[in-house]
Amino acid sequence: MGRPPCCDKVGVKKGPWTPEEDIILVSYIQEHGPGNWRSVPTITGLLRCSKSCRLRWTNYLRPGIKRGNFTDHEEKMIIHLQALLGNRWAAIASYLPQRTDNDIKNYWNTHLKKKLKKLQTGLDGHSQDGFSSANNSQQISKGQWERRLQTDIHMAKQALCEALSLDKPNHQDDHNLAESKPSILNTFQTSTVYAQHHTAKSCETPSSSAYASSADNIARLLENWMKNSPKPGQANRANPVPAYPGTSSSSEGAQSGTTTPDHDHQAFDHSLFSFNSSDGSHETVSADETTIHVTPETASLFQDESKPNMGAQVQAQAPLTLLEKWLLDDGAAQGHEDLINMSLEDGASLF
DNA sequence: AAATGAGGCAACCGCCGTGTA
DNA sequence: TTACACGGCGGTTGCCTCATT
Repeated sequence: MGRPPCCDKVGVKKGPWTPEEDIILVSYIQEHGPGNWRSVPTITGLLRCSKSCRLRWTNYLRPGIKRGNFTDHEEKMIIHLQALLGNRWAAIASYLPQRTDNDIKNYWNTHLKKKLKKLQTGLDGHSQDGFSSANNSQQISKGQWERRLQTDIHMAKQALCEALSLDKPNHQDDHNLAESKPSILNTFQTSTVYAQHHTAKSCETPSSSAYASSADNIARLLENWMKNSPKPGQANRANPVPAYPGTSSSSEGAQSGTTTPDHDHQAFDHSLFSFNSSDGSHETVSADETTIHVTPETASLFQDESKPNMGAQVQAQAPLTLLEKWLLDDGAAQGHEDLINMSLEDGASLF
């Protein structure tokens, strides 16, 4: 019964990845595409758990990943989304396709938490980091918080009504949602240049840990790889990932290898926050100077909410359109800066 | 220059939902 | 139907680097 184990727990290597291991993993993915992770250690001979391979790929080796240097706008988006979604890093990351959930989580824990705490305690009274002054936002936040509370109640009611009268079939939506997960995965063209470059790079590197912590290494490494890759869509067509047996088709499983090539390409080509749903329709929410195209997939994040104790649990169960409305209303009523300021206040209130 | 502490980040752990035999 | 493995996700840990003393 059941499946065979993904990998033998005995003899599994842990700790930082070496350049050699990265080469092996990337080479495998170039050839086979991501997915079917349980077979990766077996086929490649890597002494790593399949899970570890997947993590290494999705969090580090995957092309298109932007590392470090969070822009002011990204920062604000994270704060805003965290206030809306709680610690749902994967959901937040779906709005920042160049960032991994792990990266966002780390950035939140190491930078933003402190920043917000500072702002909350009023130690950081002036906008030295791009945020408005705490005093100012406190004044604004009073009314905004009240307004948001009302919105929350309204949304909770609405969500409850919808939940109790679930006549509308959601299955189709769910199916679409699974396919519309934004992804930055785009290319798996074999590139021996990459391997050569990577090997050369690894020779310069004093230690594996230094290698692993060097974003620059990976950036250069992947830059070369990307340079030698064809159009992402083409590459993926050559490696139809969903064809792999055992590839998850769950609604959350489309992060790297289970999206369609076309969609991947679109997602990658679009600037931040611009995603198309599988049926081509999308809704647009203006936030700050950027436009967000909200997909139904995001809605599922709310509708499928089951975990308790989330910061925005009430919101999480509300239909996305309400959230969009809220965002729009706020943006229109207070201006974009205020919207961000409110998020800051909201976020700070969580601590 | 050496010791110590703090911060940052990659990777691991464990839980959960889903798929498979 | 059931048991079990996979994949995804969030929380946490531990190592490395940098700043301070």
